[in-house]
Amino acid sequence: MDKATIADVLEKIATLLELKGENPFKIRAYVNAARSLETWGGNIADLANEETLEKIPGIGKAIAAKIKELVETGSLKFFDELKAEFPADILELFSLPGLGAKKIKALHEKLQVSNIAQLHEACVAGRVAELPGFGKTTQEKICRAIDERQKYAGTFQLGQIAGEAERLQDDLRSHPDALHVCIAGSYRRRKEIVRDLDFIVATSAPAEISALFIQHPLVESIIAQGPTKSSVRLRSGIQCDLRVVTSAEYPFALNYFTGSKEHNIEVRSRALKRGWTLNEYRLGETPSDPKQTKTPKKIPPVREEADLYRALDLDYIPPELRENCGEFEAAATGKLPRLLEAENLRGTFHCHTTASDGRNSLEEMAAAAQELGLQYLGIADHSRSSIQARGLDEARLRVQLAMIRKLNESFENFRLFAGVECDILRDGSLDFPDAVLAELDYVVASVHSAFTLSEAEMTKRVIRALQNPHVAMLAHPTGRLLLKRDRYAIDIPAVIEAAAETGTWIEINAAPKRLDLDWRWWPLAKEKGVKCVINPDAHGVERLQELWFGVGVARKGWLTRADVVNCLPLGKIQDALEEKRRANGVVE
DNA sequence: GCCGTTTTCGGCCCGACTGTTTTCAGTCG
Repeated sequence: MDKATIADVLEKIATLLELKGENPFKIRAYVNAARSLETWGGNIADLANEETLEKIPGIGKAIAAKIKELVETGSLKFFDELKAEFPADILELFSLPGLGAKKIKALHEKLQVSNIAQLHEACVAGRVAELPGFGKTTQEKICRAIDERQKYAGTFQLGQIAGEAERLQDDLRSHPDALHVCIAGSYRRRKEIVRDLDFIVATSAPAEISALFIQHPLVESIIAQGPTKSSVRLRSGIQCDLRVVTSAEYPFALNYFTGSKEHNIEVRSRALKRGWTLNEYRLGETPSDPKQTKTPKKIPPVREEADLYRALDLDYIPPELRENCGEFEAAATGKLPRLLEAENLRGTFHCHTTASDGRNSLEEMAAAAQELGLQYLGIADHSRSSIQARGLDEARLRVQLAMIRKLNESFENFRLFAGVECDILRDGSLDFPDAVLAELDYVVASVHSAFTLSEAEMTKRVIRALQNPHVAMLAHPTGRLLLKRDRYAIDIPAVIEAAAETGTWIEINAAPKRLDLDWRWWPLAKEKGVKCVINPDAHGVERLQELWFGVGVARKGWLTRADVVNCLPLGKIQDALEEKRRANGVVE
């Protein structure tokens, strides 16, 4: 039983208690406990220890006992009894926008609706509109939501919507009345999955900005429209909200809507401790409380976000770190890292060409990398076992190697490195013999087959590959495809440990569908001394730009320039590439 | 149900929009 499963049970308990009409603060306690558990970095084995559990913020005696029961017995009596009070699939109704616990309760009690199919029937028959508190409009809205549910699954990879987001932002910025424009929310925090986009605009002409927004050519439909807030759906299907504020309100709105929710709660609570109240518009004095003995601190002027953090005795916290995963402690003690910037990258290593399944030639990839300002580019086409990707055999690999050596003679201040993305076979051996790997500048190892091994087998398989002195880096360590395919079972802390011991780099695969290794693991990897390499896994020249998404992941993982090897300049990267082989005595 | 540099009791973030009513409840972020 893992953290995510337990957190999911706690969430479901909260939802079911809501349906029962329980005390809202009790409900929130379960939600908070679930959130807290998700971000907690401790040992899974400790989940059966009540004392350790109670040290996790938001988890007290009652919930700790429930988690313990769940871990030890695999089930929870309280949860089972609660579930038995409602139809099995009632929770799916919560996925429809506009429906919350109160409405679902009414639908269930008055119309015996207990799933989406029955709700659809009731709407078509016109019975929903007759309920008190409901009406024709609500009924139509529910019908529409059910229809759109298939089309808009509701979640998007960051890379799927970045183009639309940036275009809309550019167009808002070019309006003469827009003083400041920013996309806040999970987009600004560079979460790998986003549900919506939140635009914040400072302006003295709110009506003009709102009009530009809802009439924008990217807008497919208008969801809501008011003087300060509008919501639309863009062509991609993503919901997009606009908030218009004054210049004075802007830093507060930007901060509030950037989140995360957990981060905001802590920001607000720090304001409260200083006798202030913080909302999305201003920092103000708490209305005088007769019991209040101390006079609150004077409120300093806040003109930008950094001023707000300074007022709360914190260093400026970059948006990517705002997940309430330790950023407050670090910001209060001057220990926030100076995060990696996109401009720090000097090259990258995992790219494909037409030799395997890429769409551009060696020359074209090299030219595109130089245009991006990179000093070097590593070519790593697939190895022979990746039949589906036209993987290279030894002969074709040697032809490519010769071409790269020749091309390098034509470059000034730029270099191609000759590598291979070598399959890690089922037993952990590599797809080429060491003698072949030794001819290359470097080797990227990755899993492309037998995804269904047990966690123990998969972990052993990958660790064996890391122990090969020619393997410089491990690519996409979990094999996940976001919103499409789950990661395979693998013990990531064990892999990190092995990477540290063998001096193997771990990749952040920057392709938006992967973003693997996930940002949540990087603080651990960094602590163990594992170096990161950010690779686009580009199968075409335009995909080199996706390095930008990888930088976002690295920043979310608290990584600095020193943690990411491809920040090294051309003069130093070759040494770094050879280090592992040297340490193992396979090169001079 | 959780929590405490005011507190072991009495708080718990709070504002905008929609739809249904006629002053507000429900939902959302």
